[in-house]
Amino acid sequence: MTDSPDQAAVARVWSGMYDLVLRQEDRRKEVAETLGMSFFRVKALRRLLAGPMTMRELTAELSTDKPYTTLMVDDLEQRGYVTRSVSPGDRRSKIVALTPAGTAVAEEAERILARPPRSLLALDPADLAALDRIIARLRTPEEPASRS
Amino acid sequence: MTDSPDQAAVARVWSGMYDLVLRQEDRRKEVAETLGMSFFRVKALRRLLAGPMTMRELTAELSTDKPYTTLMVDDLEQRGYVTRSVSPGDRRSKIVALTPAGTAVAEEAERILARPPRSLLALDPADLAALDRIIARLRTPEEPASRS
DNA sequence: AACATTAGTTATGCGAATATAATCGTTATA
DNA sequence: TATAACGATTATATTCGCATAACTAATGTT
Repeated sequence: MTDSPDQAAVARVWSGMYDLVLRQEDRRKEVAETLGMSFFRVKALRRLLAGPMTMRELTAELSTDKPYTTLMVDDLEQRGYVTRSVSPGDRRSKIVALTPAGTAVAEEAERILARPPRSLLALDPADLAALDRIIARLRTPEEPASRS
Repeated sequence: MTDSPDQAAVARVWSGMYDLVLRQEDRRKEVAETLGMSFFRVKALRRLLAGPMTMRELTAELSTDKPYTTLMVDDLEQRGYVTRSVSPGDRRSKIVALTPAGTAVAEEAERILARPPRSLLALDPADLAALDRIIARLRTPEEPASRS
């Protein structure tokens, strides 16, 4: 039936991680409520932390559509969190950038979202180190694991 | 104050887990698209897998409001995924239950959501065992464990 | 019996997010 | 130069989730 005896362990681990992270879904609400805007807008601000980008790029980052990006940036601009300026290189493009206020809000969001659950803080050092190593491994693109 | 363990490691681990699970946010979309309904409705069906419940209970499970539960159950009923029946004990209450079709859909959703990322499947047995143990530990309710 | 409470429904409206088509100005190309 | 392509905006519509108030039917309480 099962090709691998570890199947059950994999399922346990996965649902466990899923559960841990999504119990943190409340964090999203906390972020949205604390900052007084939808989580999606917060996401836009967070993406802009990496640096200014055009409307087009922002649209791609958020996997939404251009018209909605326009509306959202209108709103964020009105709140004083971003500015729109014409791109010097291509006057069709507009560059969206965080204002200091916008940066502060985005960083506040990062801070809230980065707050780990207590159980993780209480983990003993050896387990933490092991977890750190394993998670890092899970995130690195799979090496083919060729041995010969 | 807690003498912080490896704060950096904690942050790394947490953001790593967050990322792993939420790169799986596509799974939610996959579920919604595959099943042709919003993820929220799927969530309702999944909760009903545990057994029939009243509208009230379902409302609480989904932390939404009664009117919306009515609308959603209307929709799910129309799709043939749930039935509504008057509670024998209290004729005010209505009991929502999955139909066979609804059960099938809910189980399909579970199957998709439970599908772990490839990297997890490729993890070597020792790491998997360690991860299994640690995750289990993270999920057990904190032991009082006097903290200085 | 009179009254309050509870479960669910109906009605209405709002904001968020998505989608499509049309438009305007700019840039690139045949 | 004429035209096609592109970036952004405007306008319009729909779905989803949330919120509130009003209503009904049934149950509980006094």
